[in-house]
Amino acid sequence: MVGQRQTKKEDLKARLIVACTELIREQGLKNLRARDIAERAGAALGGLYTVFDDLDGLILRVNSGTLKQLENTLNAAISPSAAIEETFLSLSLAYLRFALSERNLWSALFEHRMPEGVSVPEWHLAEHAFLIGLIAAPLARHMPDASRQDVAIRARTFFAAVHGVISLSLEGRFVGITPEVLEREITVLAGILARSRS
Amino acid sequence: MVGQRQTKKEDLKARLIVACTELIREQGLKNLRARDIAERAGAALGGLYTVFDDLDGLILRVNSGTLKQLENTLNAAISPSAAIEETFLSLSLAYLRFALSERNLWSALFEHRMPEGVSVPEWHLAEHAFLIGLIAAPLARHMPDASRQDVAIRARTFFAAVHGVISLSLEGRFVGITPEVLEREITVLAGILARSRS
DNA sequence: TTATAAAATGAACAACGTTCAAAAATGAGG
DNA sequence: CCTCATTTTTGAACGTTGTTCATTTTATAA
Repeated sequence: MVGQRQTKKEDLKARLIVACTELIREQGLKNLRARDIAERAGAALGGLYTVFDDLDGLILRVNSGTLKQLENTLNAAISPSAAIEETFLSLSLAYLRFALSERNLWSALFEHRMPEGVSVPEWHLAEHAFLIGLIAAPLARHMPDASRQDVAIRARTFFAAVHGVISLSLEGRFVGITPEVLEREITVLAGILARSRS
Repeated sequence: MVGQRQTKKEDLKARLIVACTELIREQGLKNLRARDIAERAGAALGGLYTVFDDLDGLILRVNSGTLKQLENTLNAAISPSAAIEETFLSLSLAYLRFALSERNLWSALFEHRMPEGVSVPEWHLAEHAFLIGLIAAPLARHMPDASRQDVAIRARTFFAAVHGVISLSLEGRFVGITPEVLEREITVLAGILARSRS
């Protein structure tokens, strides 16, 4: 008998992740409170700390879920045989639309900071790898003489470039631009990167 | 007689800005405490709130100073008559080096978030404009048929792209790359953007 | 059923940003 | 130079955080 103990604990964990995800989605990472999470999960405040080390641990799990969602969205947006221009464009626009439709969850991916000294755990860093992989696949055909690692680095650079444009826009720094113009700029940038030869 | 009153108040304000700047530089925005700022400025805790509405107001002033520093650095890095490739490369590398040498102050520029609802004041948004201007000047020569506004938007896109690469790297998301590789990637990206035609 | 171990609870704690009644400093009138 | 109304400075106190822990409740095995 595996027992009711573990079952309840896993259930609590799941409820906390759901509650935390919903609260971040609705109110953003900055307005997240441990007490709100516990209340929405139907648990006592202390219960959170029987399942996670601290709030950061819970947030990391929420971000894991968001990354998985993003992975599914991006995978659905491309076809493996497409030309690099089409793939970059599809990926960029799908990324933009994901960011727009899940703004707070997407923001949490990049706004969240670990406390002083402690760094993001390895298992969570690894969850970002698929982003690189999606770009590296078509890019490798464009860089036949480059090592696998160099392609990965360049893929990271291209992702970061597109991400930077979206991120700076949605953060509301500088003067804002309309979604239509943002989509146009992303389209232009994706084209420039796809056609680039260094 | 303008009085000792206003003088002391301005002095307090200046000391608070200096103290806050130093603390952010040394410990980062996340570890900033109102009590630490007041102590280092040689003031009482409450004094901070006689000069600024809240911590955010003070942080905005610190970020203003950082932006001015950045502006001076970037202006010194370029010559107005240079070709676009050279200008983009100089700007990008100067930006990278500024970010590396004043990491915490630079991070504070983009990590800082206003509280729920309130948005960054207009006067502070305007302080970012020089970044666009620096890029727009050489870019305009490359986009002779584009309107002034379209050039500004494209300049913003290019800045955001380079910023994204630097930002994602220094944040320590994904697996880290060495400063040398980062410099190489920035160089490549600056070249791609300078030679681009949409 | 009972005894032992585990888990859930929420009051309590420390640390934070912010406020405000009280104290100190300032400047004009005598 | 003294006086006292006004302004500024002060830091104790407040409300709200994340986190802990003694206590209570629950689950399991004998």
